[in-house]
Amino acid sequence: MTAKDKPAKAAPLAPPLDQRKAFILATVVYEYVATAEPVGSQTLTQKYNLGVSSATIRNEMAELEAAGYLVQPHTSAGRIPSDAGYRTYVDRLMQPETLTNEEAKRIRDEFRAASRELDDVIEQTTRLVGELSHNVAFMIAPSRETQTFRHIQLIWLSERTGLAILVTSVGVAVQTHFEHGEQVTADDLTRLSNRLNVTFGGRTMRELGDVEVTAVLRDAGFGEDLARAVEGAFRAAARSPEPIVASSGAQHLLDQPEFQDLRKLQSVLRIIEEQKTLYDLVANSINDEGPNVKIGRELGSDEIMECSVVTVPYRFGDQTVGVLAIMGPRRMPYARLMALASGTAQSLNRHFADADHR
Amino acid sequence: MTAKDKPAKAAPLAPPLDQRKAFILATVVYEYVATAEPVGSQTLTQKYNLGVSSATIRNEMAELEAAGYLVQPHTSAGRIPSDAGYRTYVDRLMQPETLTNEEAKRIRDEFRAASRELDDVIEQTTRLVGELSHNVAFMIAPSRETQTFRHIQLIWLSERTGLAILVTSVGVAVQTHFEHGEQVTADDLTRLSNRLNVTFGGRTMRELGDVEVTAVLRDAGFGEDLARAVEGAFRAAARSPEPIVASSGAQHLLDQPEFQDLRKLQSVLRIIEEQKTLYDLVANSINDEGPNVKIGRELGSDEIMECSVVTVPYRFGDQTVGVLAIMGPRRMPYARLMALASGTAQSLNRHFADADHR
DNA sequence: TTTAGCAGTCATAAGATGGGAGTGCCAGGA
DNA sequence: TCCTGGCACTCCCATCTTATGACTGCTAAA
Repeated sequence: MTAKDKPAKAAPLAPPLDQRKAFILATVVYEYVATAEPVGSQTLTQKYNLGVSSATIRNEMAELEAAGYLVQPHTSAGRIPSDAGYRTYVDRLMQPETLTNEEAKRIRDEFRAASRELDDVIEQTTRLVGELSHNVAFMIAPSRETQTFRHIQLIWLSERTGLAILVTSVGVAVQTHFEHGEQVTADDLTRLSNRLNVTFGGRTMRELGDVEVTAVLRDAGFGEDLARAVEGAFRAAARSPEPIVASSGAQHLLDQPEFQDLRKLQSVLRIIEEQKTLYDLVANSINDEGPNVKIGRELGSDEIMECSVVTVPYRFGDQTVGVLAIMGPRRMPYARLMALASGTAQSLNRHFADADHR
Repeated sequence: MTAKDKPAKAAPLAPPLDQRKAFILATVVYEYVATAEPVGSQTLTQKYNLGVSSATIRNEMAELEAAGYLVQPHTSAGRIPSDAGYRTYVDRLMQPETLTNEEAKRIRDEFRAASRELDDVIEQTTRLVGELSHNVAFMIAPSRETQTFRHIQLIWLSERTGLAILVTSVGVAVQTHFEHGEQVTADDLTRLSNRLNVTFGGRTMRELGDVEVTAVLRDAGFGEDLARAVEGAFRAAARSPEPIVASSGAQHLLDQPEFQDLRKLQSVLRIIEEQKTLYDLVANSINDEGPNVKIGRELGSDEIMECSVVTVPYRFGDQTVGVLAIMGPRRMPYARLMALASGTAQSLNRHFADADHR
């Protein structure tokens, strides 16, 4: 039918959107995000000033559907945006938003009172964003592999054991217990620490995972046992077990009509708890310049194709080290969440920059 | 409330339970836990060998209801256990269970491969128990206040800043960044560390939060600035922000019929994310000898009166330091979960005992 | 004390019905 | 060529009704 009308144009999924179509698409997204109800032609003419009749809107909407921007849940329902519809909206149609003064103040206050320790900051930021966004917030913490080695301190704890504290470029201390020979003294450990600091300072943790620490130390006159223990400590510290991800706000999902279906809810909850999938989802975003959005199937996982994710990288000093993300239903207020993510990330960057005079 | 456990029994709700009534109550609990359906008199006579007719069971059940052990969701439904019914079942009627060989092996293997660092172990244990129990597992980590001070190491990081690493009796390292005066050298910090170790070794962290470190250090000839910074570090380390609680397995709640109601589910999810309530719930259990159960309203919170919690304390060395807990619907397999909690706690104790030759 | 039988209760599931929101299409008008 | 009013049609959804069946408590007899 209408399919025959347009086939040539409709094929590549990016037919030109004249101004009226663009406005209609944007309005449908806006209205659907606000109400969670499929949007009909009459609703549009009544609530928005379009200057044409509902019949005209119907025709336009039919074309927008044929072009892949809208879909109809069932024959006699209104339209809802498709992934492509949201995508076009986000990339080209929506009005960027900025944080309200209130929100900006809240974020500022929160960071002013925040701890200086990385783990705490991540935990707290996640909580803050979960709360403000009313969606699920999560963060990828700096991966150890990309950090550089800054300092190691071997601490004598008892006659048999010691603790290695390794400080990286982002100020994180990784602790590893180790055993040493019985004749080792606290002084030995201090000398050894100094030696290690001189030799390896500035290297990336990735390199240190492979380095032959044992040989180096043996040459410097330290016992074989101790050297091997220290090498173990290095290895353990370098190999980040998995990038830490905190998350907060899962409860908000229940407020969304799209998750009244318990199966959908459960698959999303599982993904959140697993963490690994979350990580894969947004790991790439660390290379982005600013905020980014992934919509529905773009996430590449059937289990969360009902969701969208807003990501924004954050920095420590001048190195980008992690990602802040907000996940929610596809029907999310993109402009607002992008503003929130960006704003928070900026505060976070500043917070870490302040800390970076370390 | 029932905090004192036993008086509730003595009061109005404890008519003598003859053997047959006891058996019926136990069977109702067993059947209801298995099927999630109210249990009727006919079901009982058909599936269990009671030797009497359903009419007799009906009479008995009516009396059990009058005595407060059973309740009827509505007139023409079967019976389900009340809090008191579950309580009696757990205290006096149920058959204790032991772990299956398979489960025991799984737990053993998991701990064999486990890290030696406290945080990791807690995370991993929570995950394991959440998975095996098909319920929500969570843990209270050792509170810093009760730990004793073991070692502090001040590390020189840059001309203005240093890192204080404080090791406690349970082997946890707390890190705090601090600023020091410009003329301070790494050697100064080492000397200062030694001084602090000698002076404060063995004290509890609680004491250290109040101790006048500044004065002590000034007397020993260290600069005012540095002394104050170190005092700040001490304070920060002593004041545990809140006892860490990891949790895992929230997704399993969705499988339970009692949480099909989204409001109930949401209040439980919120409690889990808040953590504070969870903490209050089980903090007392740290003084228990073995596994313990809190049922429904005994938890003291309306929001989770649909839930029960199994708790068991765990040790580090010879000190009890935390609690492992499993939360689920009141209709939970108590004997199994108690076995699982106990078994895991034992493995955990052993794991930490091994580590305690530190 | 137990049991069979019976009348009564009530949640639940399964049709039946009507309303309403929304569509596509067409023919006439600018 | 584009827009619009009108109309027939589709189909979801809320509401109501009805039937079913799993229970119960009670009574009277064994």
